[in-house]
Amino acid sequence: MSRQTALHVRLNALQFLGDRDFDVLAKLLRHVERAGAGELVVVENQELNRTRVLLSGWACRYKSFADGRRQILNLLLPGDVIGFYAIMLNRSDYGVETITPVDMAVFPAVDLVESLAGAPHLTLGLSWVAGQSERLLDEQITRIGRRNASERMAHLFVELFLRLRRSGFDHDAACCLPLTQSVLADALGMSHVHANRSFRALARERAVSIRDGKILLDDIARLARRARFDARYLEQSAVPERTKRAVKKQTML
Amino acid sequence: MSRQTALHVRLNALQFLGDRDFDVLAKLLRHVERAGAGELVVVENQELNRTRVLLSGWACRYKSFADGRRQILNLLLPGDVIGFYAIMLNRSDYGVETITPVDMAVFPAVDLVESLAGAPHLTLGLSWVAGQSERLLDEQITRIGRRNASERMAHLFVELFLRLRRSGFDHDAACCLPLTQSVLADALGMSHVHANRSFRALARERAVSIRDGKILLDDIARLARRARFDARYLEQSAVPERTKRAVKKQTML
DNA sequence: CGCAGATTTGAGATCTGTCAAGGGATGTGG
DNA sequence: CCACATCCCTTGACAGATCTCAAATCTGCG
Repeated sequence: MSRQTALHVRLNALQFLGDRDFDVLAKLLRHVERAGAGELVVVENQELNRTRVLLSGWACRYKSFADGRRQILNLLLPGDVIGFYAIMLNRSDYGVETITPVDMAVFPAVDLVESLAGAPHLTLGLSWVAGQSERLLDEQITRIGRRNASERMAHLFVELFLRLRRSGFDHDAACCLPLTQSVLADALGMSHVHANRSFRALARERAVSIRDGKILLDDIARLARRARFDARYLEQSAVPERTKRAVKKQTML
Repeated sequence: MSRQTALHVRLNALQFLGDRDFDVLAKLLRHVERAGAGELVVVENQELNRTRVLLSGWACRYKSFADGRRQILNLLLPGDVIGFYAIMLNRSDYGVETITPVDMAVFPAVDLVESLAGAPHLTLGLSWVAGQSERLLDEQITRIGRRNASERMAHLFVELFLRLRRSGFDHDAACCLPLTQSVLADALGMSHVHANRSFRALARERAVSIRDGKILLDDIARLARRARFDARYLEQSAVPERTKRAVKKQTML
């Protein structure tokens, strides 16, 4: 059961986990569920006691308003974790909806307590994944708060491209995004009309295009320039030596 | 050393930690540093290997652009943790700057490994704090993405009020915010001119005012109505029973 | 007093939202 | 095959929100 999921790719890149950690992880991810496109996975303001790991397909995490507007907080790609904090919070104040058909590993959040107790490397590995996703939220805030519409869109495209790359997708696959312009609008905090205009602007510059209902990123470099993209927030920096030593000492006790 | 810091108040509200957990916490928070207003605590893109807990005073976490614009990601209040993930990330891609003079407990991030190893309740308590702060980021995204200027401002005011309340401040103290309108503008993703106009609009409605350079929240109820504030994302829900049981079982092994 | 920083206001330019409508693709049922 | 519905993309026109530039006022402080 050492199937290379996107989460494995990310954790492997850390060069920090051992065989036993991956065994524990495999046990957690044993049970897989499948869902179609546009299905609700987590309902806003309802009890949440399961943790999921997206194995394939896309989803989004969002908050919605009484009048129907919604804001997508986060696009979820293979290798992303849903409901990591569900151990301590019994309600989710966000919803999760699939964008494409997906495969997800599902397990009771509380299983993390037992599984991680004997696996300090995996514990830190997963909390590193959680930290990475928090940095994505940071960047989502600056994207929406301090960039205009077409910069926002270009910036998001580059981020998605790089996130896919680091999860093991090759260049071409990472250039093909299964997003409608309405989803883009919800993710970027703008109206779908304006999302379309911004998209058209990028398309006129030959940076993007549409084929078969998918968005194609034709010129990543141009998009990155357009958005003044600074990739540092996505870097997979190595685990500090001092951390490795400290964990090793714990393991030996 | 059972001084009731704001972090203690928050963790106590969980009714989950025992005396030993608080002992471990006290040891972590032993060393206290002090900084004046407007000082840099964490520098963007520099090494970060310390974790801090804000004991008194205000600070903000931000990202800045080459042209001088900046986006505040998060306002940091007493009881908030800075650099929780510094164990695994050796660089911070955000800066932290004080707004008022502050007291902070400071310790090497790596100490968390050893301290938390024998304190599963504290571990979960702190990860619950981390989860709460992630929910604040979620709300910051919807605030900026889907609300207009004066709603944003009213919404932030109510959030700050409630966060102060839950950290042990009384009603009057929680109504007094040491923020300039430029800081507000950076936090809300708007220009300082527009921040002023929005503030004036709220002041005309007698919802807020200024005295001695501080912002006074004169009518919380009106602000909450104005922002259609939904407090659920700030609720301190109890720790699920199943989690308590699972942790107890671990502790006994 | 004089300076620096914060607040305030006006005017005009720019960006973005809303409303409205049309086109294209796809799928369903007759 | 056609009629019809649905969903997504696209565009125009106009209204409204927000930004930028500029300048005046105010406040605390040395």
